[in-house]
Amino acid sequence: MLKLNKMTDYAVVCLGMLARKPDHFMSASELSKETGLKLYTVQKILKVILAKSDLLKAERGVYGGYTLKKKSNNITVAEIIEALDGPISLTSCGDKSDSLCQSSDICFLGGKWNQVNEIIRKSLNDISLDDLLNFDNPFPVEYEKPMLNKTMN
Amino acid sequence: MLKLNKMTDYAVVCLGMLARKPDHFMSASELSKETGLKLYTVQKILKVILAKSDLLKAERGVYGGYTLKKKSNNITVAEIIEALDGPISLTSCGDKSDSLCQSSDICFLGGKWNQVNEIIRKSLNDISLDDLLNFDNPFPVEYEKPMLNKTMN
DNA sequence: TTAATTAGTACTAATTAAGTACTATATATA
DNA sequence: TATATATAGTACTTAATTAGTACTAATTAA
Repeated sequence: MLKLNKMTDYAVVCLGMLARKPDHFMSASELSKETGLKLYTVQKILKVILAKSDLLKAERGVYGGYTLKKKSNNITVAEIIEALDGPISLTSCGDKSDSLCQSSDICFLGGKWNQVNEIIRKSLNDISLDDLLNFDNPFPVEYEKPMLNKTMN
Repeated sequence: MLKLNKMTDYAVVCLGMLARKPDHFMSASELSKETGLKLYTVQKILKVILAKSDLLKAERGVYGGYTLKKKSNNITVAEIIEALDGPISLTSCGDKSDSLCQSSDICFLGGKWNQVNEIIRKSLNDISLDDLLNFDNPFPVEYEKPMLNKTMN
C-alpha cells in the first residue's frame, strides 16, 4: 500500500515531543508517558531512528535519553520516512531480487518509476517536521502543478 | 512501506500492454502470454482493476477480453495506484479504527498528514500511464519546488 | 451444444510488520 | 564501588497483510 507503517506514525509523534524541548535529553520512559505510546514501542522506534538516520543524539545512564540533533524545521518528512520505512521507492525496480525486472523484456517500464519516486521524495523533502506539528499556522506547502514539458492533450 | 505492492506493478504492465491495442479486447490468457505474468495473476489483477476503477471495459465469451476505457494519456498513475492499493494515505489518520487517533490528545498532528497526502496524490495525478510507457520521450514531469508560503529559515 | 471467456468468491501460503523480551553496556551519584 | 537508570543490540513471537491458487457460475460466439 502507498501507506506508511505505524512505526513511522509513532516516530513523528515521538520526534514531535522531542521537538518541544530542544537540547533536553528525554528518556524513552518519559516519552512513553508523554505520548501515551507503550514503552517498548518507544524504545524500539528510537533505536531504529538512531540507527537509520542522523536525526537523534542519545546519551546513556542516569539523566540520559534522546534529543534532536537538528531543529524541527530542518528535519524533513522524507528523512523520517526513509529512516523508518526505508528508501522511498514506489516499485521494486532497481531491486535485483525482483523477478519481473530480471527479465527486462517483460518489464518494459524501464527506469520511469524512479523518476516518479524522485518527485515524491522531493515533495516530502519540502515538508518539515515543524510543518506537521504547528497547529496554528496554515499548512505551509501550497501545491502547484509541476512544470510540464509535455505537449498538453 | 512507502512502496507499491506487486499487484500495482503488474497492473501497470497489463494496462501498458492493453494500451498498445486501443479498442481491441485482449483476453487474460493473451495478456499472460504477452507479458509473461502468470495467468492467474493477470486474471486477478484485471478483475480488481475492473471492480475498483473506471479504467477497463470487459466482455465475456469467445473473443471476449479487456480493453482500456480511456486513452493511456488520460489514465493517471494516481488512478492505477488507488485501484490496486486503495486510497493514497500516508497515515491511518482519518481511519476511525486507528487507536492513536481515537485518543486525540495523544495524536497532536491533527489533519496535517492529509495535506501531505494531497500533495502526493496530486503529483501522481500529473503523471499518465503514457508517461510511464513512452521510452522515446524524456520523462515529462520536471520537478519544481512547490510554492511555499512559509518564512524561509 | 460447446469452447472460450469473464465474474465472483473463498482459501492457503508467503511475506512483512508489530510487539515483546532479554542481555550487555554506559553513566551519574551516593 | 555499588546501585539505579539509561541506551544498544539482538532475537523471538505473534499479528496483519499480500500474493498466489482454485473452483464454480454466468456469458457469448459459432
